[in-house]
Amino acid sequence: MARILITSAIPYINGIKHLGNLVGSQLPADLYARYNRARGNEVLFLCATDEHGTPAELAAAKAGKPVADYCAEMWQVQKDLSDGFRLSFDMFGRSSSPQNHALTQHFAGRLADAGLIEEVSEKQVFSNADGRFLPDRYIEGTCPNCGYERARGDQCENCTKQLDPTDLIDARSAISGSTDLEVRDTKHLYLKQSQLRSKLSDWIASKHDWPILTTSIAKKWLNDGDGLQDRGITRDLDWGIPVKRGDEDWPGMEGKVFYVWFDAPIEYIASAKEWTDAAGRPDADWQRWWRTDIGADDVRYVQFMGKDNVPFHTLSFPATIMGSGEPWKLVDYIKSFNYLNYDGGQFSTSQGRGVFMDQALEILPSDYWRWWLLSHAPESSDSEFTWEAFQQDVNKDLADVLGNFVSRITKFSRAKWGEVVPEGGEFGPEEAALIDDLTARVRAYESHMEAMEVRKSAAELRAIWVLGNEYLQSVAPWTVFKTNPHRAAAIARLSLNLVRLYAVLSAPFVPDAAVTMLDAMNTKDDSWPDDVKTALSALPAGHAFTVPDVLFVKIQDEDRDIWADRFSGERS
RNA sequence: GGCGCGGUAGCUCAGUUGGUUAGAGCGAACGACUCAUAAUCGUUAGGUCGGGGGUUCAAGUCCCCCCCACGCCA
Repeated sequence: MARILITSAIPYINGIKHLGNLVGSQLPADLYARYNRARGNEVLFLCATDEHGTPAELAAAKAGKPVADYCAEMWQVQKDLSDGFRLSFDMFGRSSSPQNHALTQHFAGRLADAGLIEEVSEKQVFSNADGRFLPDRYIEGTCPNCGYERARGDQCENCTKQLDPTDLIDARSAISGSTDLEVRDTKHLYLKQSQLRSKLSDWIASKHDWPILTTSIAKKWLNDGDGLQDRGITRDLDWGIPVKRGDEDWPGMEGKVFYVWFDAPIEYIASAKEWTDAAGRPDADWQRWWRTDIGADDVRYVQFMGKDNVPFHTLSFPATIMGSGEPWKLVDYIKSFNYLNYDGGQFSTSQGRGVFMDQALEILPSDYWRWWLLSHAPESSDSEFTWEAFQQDVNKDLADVLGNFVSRITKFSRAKWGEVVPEGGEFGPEEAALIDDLTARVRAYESHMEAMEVRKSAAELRAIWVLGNEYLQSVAPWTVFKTNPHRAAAIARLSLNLVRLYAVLSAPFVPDAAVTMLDAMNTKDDSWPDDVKTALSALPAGHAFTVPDVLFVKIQDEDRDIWADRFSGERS
């Protein structure tokens, strides 16, 4: 039995994520986690909210709440939504947890001991009205280059010129609008990533099986210009993890916190401790997943993320781990995704464009979204959501091919023999051929799932569903019944077993429908079909079943039009 | 401007290290069936593989140039 550690990129606390975010990390990670559990592997699947940083502070202020309260509320909102989408995290933690505080401070201490932390004095803009230092992007003013009046302190959106906040004419706070700004000296810690460049480079070079999208982004950051740059890991903010050197205070760093990019990935580890702490279990139980010196050496660690997160996961977080000099588990495989577009443009959180997780669940069950999003996952390039395609694909795949198969065979059997698996009759060459075809396709499905080829897995699963309809169509039990009821019984018996088989195979994609199918077949046997022929005899003659409600109600044109219209603009 | 990923049937996409008449699903047309969610199954039509050069006995698949879309960075 293999042991597999899976993490999904952790969503930022601020606001509800859209379907593009969902399909870019959490959903495929869940697919992989569910599949591996079904295969009998030991899985630890972790996710969390990323809670620190200025955007969270501003959103809390806008909501008129203390930032800690705001984050606690938004964590619950996101937790409920991930439950709604049936994301099967073992732990959905918080980067603001005490566990992450301690671990982040521990890593900083180790890095300092290793000589990889440098104190740098720099000048930063302080807003007297806001009572705080302002990150570059929260300073606005007139661009000295083109005269654009709403240029940001890091860059002018109009002429794209790279700016320093002090370049701006009539600079003002983007938060309060105040022009009462002054430049102050402040001291920050930098992680000397440049010293780890060759080590990181060797490590990346050894990853021959990683997607090109992943390694090319990493190599670019390692090699472009002067190579990997040192990065600041602290900020002058209130909301965050206080800067400490392990358990010790850090002289000169009082009142400062770690920068969000530094503490967020450490939460991958901390969430495992949150997981065992919540259950009152000892540290050894999570450390066996993360410490290669105490049990994690046989763990395979897979990360899922959108392409925008690749630099942090290939370089920054590994730099933290390598630099610590401690035997933490490094990632073995990174599965990265492109973007899902919405009806001719991008999904946008800031503009409220597209469909968001809460809205999606308001209009349809999660299985519909899971199936469509996963079967169209943006793996090789960006892909696009349109309501027409969504309606067409979901109706055809889920309602007509899978749902209708379950419906036709259960209703036919009930009409002829009652709600019980019929006995009698012999299997012939048609059944042998079906089992051969199924075996080949199930093996292909397994290999695609193991390779995290999401779209190919979906296509293979669909082909497996089609085999059932083809079989029924060719052996036509409704005709055979008239002359040879025993033979028809054998066909029905096999087909009812197919329903159970489909439930097991489909569960990673459509978990709710899988439960409905198993319940209808009146069984708890969800064992994986290592041998298809054996699996198709799980429900013996005489076993009672029920006819389930329609598994997937079709999306009507009127609904589609209403939704397309409702989600055509910005979120209100 | 640099870099990256793409540009294959109306649509969404597969096409391994170059090798027989370029594939799948959807959509379309026609046919079969009637158990079923007006579902299913079968057959057929449809592409000069973005454009132009080149290497090769042979290129969607390698090399060069160009065009288009998207993204990242500066």
